[in-house]
Amino acid sequence: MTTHHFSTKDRILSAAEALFARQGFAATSLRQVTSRADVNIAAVNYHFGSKENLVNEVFRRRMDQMSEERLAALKVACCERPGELEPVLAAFVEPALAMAQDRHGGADFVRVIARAYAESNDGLRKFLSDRYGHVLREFAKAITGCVEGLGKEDLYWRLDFLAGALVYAMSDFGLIKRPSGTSESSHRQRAAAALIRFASAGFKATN
Amino acid sequence: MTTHHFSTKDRILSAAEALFARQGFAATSLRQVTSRADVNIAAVNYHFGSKENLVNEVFRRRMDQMSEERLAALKVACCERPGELEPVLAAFVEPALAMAQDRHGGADFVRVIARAYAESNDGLRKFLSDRYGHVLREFAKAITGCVEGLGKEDLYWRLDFLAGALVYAMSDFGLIKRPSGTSESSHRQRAAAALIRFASAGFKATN
DNA sequence: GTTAGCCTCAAACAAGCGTTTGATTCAGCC
DNA sequence: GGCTGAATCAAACGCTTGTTTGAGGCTAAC
Repeated sequence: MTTHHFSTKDRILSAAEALFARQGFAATSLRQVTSRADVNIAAVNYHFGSKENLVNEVFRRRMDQMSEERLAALKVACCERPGELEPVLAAFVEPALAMAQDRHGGADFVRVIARAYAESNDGLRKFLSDRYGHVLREFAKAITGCVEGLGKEDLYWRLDFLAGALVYAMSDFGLIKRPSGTSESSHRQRAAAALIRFASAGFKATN
Repeated sequence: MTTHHFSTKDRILSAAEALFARQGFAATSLRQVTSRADVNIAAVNYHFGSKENLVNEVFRRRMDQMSEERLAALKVACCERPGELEPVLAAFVEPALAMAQDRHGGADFVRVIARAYAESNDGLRKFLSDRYGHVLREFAKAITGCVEGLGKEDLYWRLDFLAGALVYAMSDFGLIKRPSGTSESSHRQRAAAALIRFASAGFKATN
């Protein structure tokens, strides 16, 4: 008889996600993970084979869903408000926001994404680019349709700026400290709105 | 008789910088550092006291200079073209660009900065905030003077966006791959110009 | 009741970690 | 020459790391 609601695998994934978010991959030991998950140390290698594979599974569990949400939101934006830039940017930013507000560890996952970019975990970056690159290409196409005279090189630079700003803002890596009065949810809501305004103006800047 | 041109301390710092840039702090062992620096393992604790202190010193060696350059450039910008935003942003962005182009490991250091954001070592963040927070405060003041009606909260959000985008772009973390035809120097030059335009428009966006 | 297969467990493994030790080298100074 | 203090060294310290082992519990099928 166990009092846990989730399977051993899921508890390991969630514990790993939270610790990776807080400390990074290399700095997080499997013993920390299994202790937090209330699971025997050997369970990780039994269920996932290795630590590296655990890292990959932590990604798969959420990233597929977020990419689908982004593409779906993009489709809606293009249909309902064609030619407008802000809905497109919102389609990119808001699924990350929604994930960050998910009560089941989504906030941690957003930070894990930031770490994945920062750690050139060689295989991991290639994995992300291979598996989710097409999403960015879709958004690039949509943005091109919203901004007249935006060259390809500027477009890609600005997408990089957007991605960088999004990752750092959503991860609380920057200067901004959430005031103790406001909830984490509305804090992120504001960040997303501010970023969409900021990036929208940025994408429309002329050269 | 030694064939080295630099002191033990400097060789340790440079080796650590390169390895931290490539692998992150936690994933880099002191044995890797001392092996690359061609130095005995005990030298790190002799000269720096601990690994954590070595990390701090890697920062101090370059960050002091970059901060001074930023403040000097800001002063010039405010004197020569008062009220204009782009020179202020250039004063923030271009010293980072110059550092990234420095031939003696500056490019590595820019990536180390990105890792410092990502790994979020608490001791390191406090060190950075204590030592270099006043620089950001100076820029915040200058930007406020250039953009009418920009509230404090939006100002700080946008500074975060700028910092995130800068770090991201300078570290080659994003989509943009340098075309084989162009030099790394002119590649970064373009990134800086594009970022200044992007951020300038973003800071001026109304709410 | 027995068997089979999945799962969990305490314990141990070799390897690597950051740090410390004590001896040794070497330059500069009285 | 003798002394001093900084710098370097090989070796070892105690500890944590990811991973493996083999015994045993449990459920379900026969």
